[in-house]
Amino acid sequence: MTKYAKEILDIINASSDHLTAEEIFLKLKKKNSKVVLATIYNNLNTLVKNGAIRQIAISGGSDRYDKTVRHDHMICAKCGKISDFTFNDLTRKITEQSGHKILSYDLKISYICDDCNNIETD
Amino acid sequence: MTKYAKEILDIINASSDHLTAEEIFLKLKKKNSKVVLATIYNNLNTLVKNGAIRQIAISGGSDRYDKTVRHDHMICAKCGKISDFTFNDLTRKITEQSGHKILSYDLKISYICDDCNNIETD
DNA sequence: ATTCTATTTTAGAATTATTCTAATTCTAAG
DNA sequence: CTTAGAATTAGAATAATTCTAAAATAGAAT
Repeated sequence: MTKYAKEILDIINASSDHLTAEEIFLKLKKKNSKVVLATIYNNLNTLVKNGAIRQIAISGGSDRYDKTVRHDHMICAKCGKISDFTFNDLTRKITEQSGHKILSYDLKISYICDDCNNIETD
Repeated sequence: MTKYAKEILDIINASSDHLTAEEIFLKLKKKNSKVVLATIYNNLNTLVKNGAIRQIAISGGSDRYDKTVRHDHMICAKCGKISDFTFNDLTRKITEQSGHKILSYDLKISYICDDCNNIETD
């Protein structure tokens, strides 16, 4: 694992957010002022390929990068905020029902977060 | 519902694929040669907002648009092919466990499809 | 039928996210 | 130290989507 790959992995594992490549870039830049966005993308792609991190696609926005420890996501349909939520692990049942070995799965739940619900009541 | 919104909805409902905006544009162009890609995007966004269709974000590719009839997706990690797969409806359990009213959810399963598994055995 | 207003569509520029290419730098082995 | 392969850089290129303003359209009101 290269220097930057390690640093990027550490940033993702240390964060409780769901970081974009740009956000990771800015964090890394504080330590290594010379690093460049393409390096972030290169390393993120490698890390995803190796299964060291998770990539979450979001309609109308940048991809997010996340830890691999099993959990799911709730995304507010109004403000876009992403929160973690750990639902039952479905791996075994999906494998049984689909008849395929599954590599991973991604469960995204769309809802209206409390903040947005309150604003609405104005 | 406007003329184009209706036609786009019909295309999506008639298709068993997971169409991109571009693909819908090309299909619609055969009938209405004057239509423009921005119109497709405008209408797709409205249809998604109204809950008439589903939008599926894919890392490293265009969004796909799909019928709303409940089903999940299996995506081959090698070739990117998307197939439908209907797993149990999780809505009730997620609602109970999360304590939130949920609008919808999106379950994407990553696996290696049979075609890609066979190629690999060469 | 004509006018008016709001909505939809169009055209194409602009923006954003991401990848690509080629040059440069780094690293570790010989 | 030299060299080969890998990683990083710089910035151009590409792809997807949105934005803006103008034009066309539809339907209501006259």
